Amino acid sequence: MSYSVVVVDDHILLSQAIGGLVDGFDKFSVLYICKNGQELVEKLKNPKNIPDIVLMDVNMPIMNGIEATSTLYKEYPQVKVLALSIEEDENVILKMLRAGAKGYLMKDVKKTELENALLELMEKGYYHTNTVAKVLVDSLSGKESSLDSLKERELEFIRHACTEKTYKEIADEMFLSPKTIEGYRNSIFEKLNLRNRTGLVIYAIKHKIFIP
Amino acid sequence: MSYSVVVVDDHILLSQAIGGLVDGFDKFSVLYICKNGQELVEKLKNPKNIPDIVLMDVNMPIMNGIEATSTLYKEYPQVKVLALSIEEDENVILKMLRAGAKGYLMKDVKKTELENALLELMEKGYYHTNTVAKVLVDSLSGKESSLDSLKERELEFIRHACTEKTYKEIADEMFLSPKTIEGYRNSIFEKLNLRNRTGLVIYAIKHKIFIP
DNA sequence: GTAGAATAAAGGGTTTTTCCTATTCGTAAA
DNA sequence: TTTACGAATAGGAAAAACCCTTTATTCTAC
Repeated sequence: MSYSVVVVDDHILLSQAIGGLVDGFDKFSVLYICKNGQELVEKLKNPKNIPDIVLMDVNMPIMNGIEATSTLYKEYPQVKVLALSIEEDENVILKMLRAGAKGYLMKDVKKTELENALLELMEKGYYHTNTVAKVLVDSLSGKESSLDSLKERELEFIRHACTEKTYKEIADEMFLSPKTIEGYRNSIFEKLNLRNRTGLVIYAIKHKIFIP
Repeated sequence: MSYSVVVVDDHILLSQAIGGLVDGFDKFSVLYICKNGQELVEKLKNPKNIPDIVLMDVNMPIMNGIEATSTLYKEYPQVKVLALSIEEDENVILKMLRAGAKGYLMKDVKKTELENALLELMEKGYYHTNTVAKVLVDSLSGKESSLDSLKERELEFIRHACTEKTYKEIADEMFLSPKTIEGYRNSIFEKLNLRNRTGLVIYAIKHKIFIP
């Protein structure tokens, strides 16, 4: 008897390939493959489709890995989610773990490390690389991410700021006075320690507030 | 007897997984796997290591897919390069094809399409999806990419512009007068049809001139 | 009820960016 | 030898961005 694994990844070639790898492991076999979180949620409605492990990509269209993991964790907490991503952004890793992922692997791991991770996941209930451990320690040592301190209206402004619009134009679109927009900008600059709009754009793109 | 395939990709898990898929195909088998272009070039020095096909990732550290393909095409034109990438940027696709790639696959293809591509590659000598065909047609219909019209010094300026530096500071770092920098900026704005620096930053990131 | 956040907005000043036109200087082509 | 061109540069001016301080208003907590 082997543990069942579901692969969720929008890059079909990759998911199939990873599925192939997993099928090659002694104690694991692939139950099925999904293209996004939505598809997974649908599938799980049938009890026969509930696996031991979900290998979950983080960046997916329709329903991304974070939402999917979160849903999964609420409804089927016994299913262990192992995140698999090229994403090394601290905040993404944290969000994934908070959503209930039991482990986080970078996509550049070796085949043997994947097998090892799966084994440890079933034995200990979790698996974490050094990178992830470091992120966790950092996050515990106080400092809430400055990103989390941004409010919804501020995020909306930032997305506008990542265009060629002037602040005046942004103010019009957000139905606010240009002076209010300046206020938003100034408080964001201070919170994120930025000097000017260029810095803000780079920050927004780095932290996926705005995706070009 | 089966055709030999080399996989070049910096994401080790992916390259091993794709290798596994290829080994599963009837007429193909994996010769070896490389982490980047440099490693491939080294390997090829031994005639025993020259494969029929190279499955080449485009985004790699050290020596990327475009450089690697270009080198390969000069020294071993009989080797067929099939580019494999998540990149859908027109310019990247074009550069890869100009470098001598015989095909370009998005990483979200299905297993069967990969096999089909490999077979067609050996039979016809090339394989192109509809997406790639469209890009090719577009590129032929005149309009050289505005990106290509940017000169080296301009690109250097753009990378500086993607920071929090003022133009004055950029001028200092490039040992030019602030007025010259203004000249650069204005001609770039016109060439790329931009209104302001924010637009330039977004453009630079979209077209991989600057990677955040 | 009232102090204190949090949100929206204004006044007014400085710096940077944006835009337009024009000059110099070297190099390459006619 | 002109002519033409591109790269570097300047002056001037308007627009936008940046910065600091202050003021209503609302909502919330004590």
